[in-house]
Amino acid sequence: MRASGDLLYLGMILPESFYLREDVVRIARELLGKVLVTHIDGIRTSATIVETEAYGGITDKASHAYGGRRTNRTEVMYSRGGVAYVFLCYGIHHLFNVVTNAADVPHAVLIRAAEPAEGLEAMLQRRGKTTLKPALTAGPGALSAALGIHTGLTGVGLSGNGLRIEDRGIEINDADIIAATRVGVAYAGTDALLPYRFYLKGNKFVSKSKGL
DNA sequence: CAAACGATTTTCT
DNA sequence: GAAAATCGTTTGG
Repeated sequence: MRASGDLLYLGMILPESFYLREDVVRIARELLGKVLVTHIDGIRTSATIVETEAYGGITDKASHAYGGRRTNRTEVMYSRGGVAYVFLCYGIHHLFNVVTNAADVPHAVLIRAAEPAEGLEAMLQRRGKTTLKPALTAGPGALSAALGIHTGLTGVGLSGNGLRIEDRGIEINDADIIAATRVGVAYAGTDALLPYRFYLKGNKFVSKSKGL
């Protein structure tokens, strides 16, 4: 790799073209094995993505942008792909999404779980834990808390110093990818049945959900 | 302006 | 297994 200024890149930052593609389901699947890196409060933490969910915009009843809904909260989903959409759920949890596709197409991928890579100490501290267990980053709320992600990062680009997603050459075999239904979207009717959730088979950091 | 409700996690029984 | 925690967003009056 190479050093640029004082910043050492351990992996290639995903190019904007990765996010601008039309197939949000494919993007969700391809985000498995990529590394989410944050640099917050001077602390660098990172984790390898092991579970994602695709949200198909205006035609997807499970999406916040279903029917073309445009509100203050969902506005960022209409941005050009490659930025973060972080929203507060149940008043407690910050859920991190990747906005994809061209401007005005509100596609997004929810990052549901990841395996800790760097900055384990900081992640444990942020989560009030002392030992590394899957619960540290298994689940969208837990993952965000561990990496220091919060709603203030909404709209922030995914190729910057503070927040980015890297490709570190981790290869994922199709045979190791499980497709399933999304979690917590029963209200979406038939759209809740779509196989829009992807996770790595046998990985201990995949969230333990009832959905499947 | 009031009220209901989550793309969840943790804790208690 | 059930229920609480907790608050911004959205919707209805």
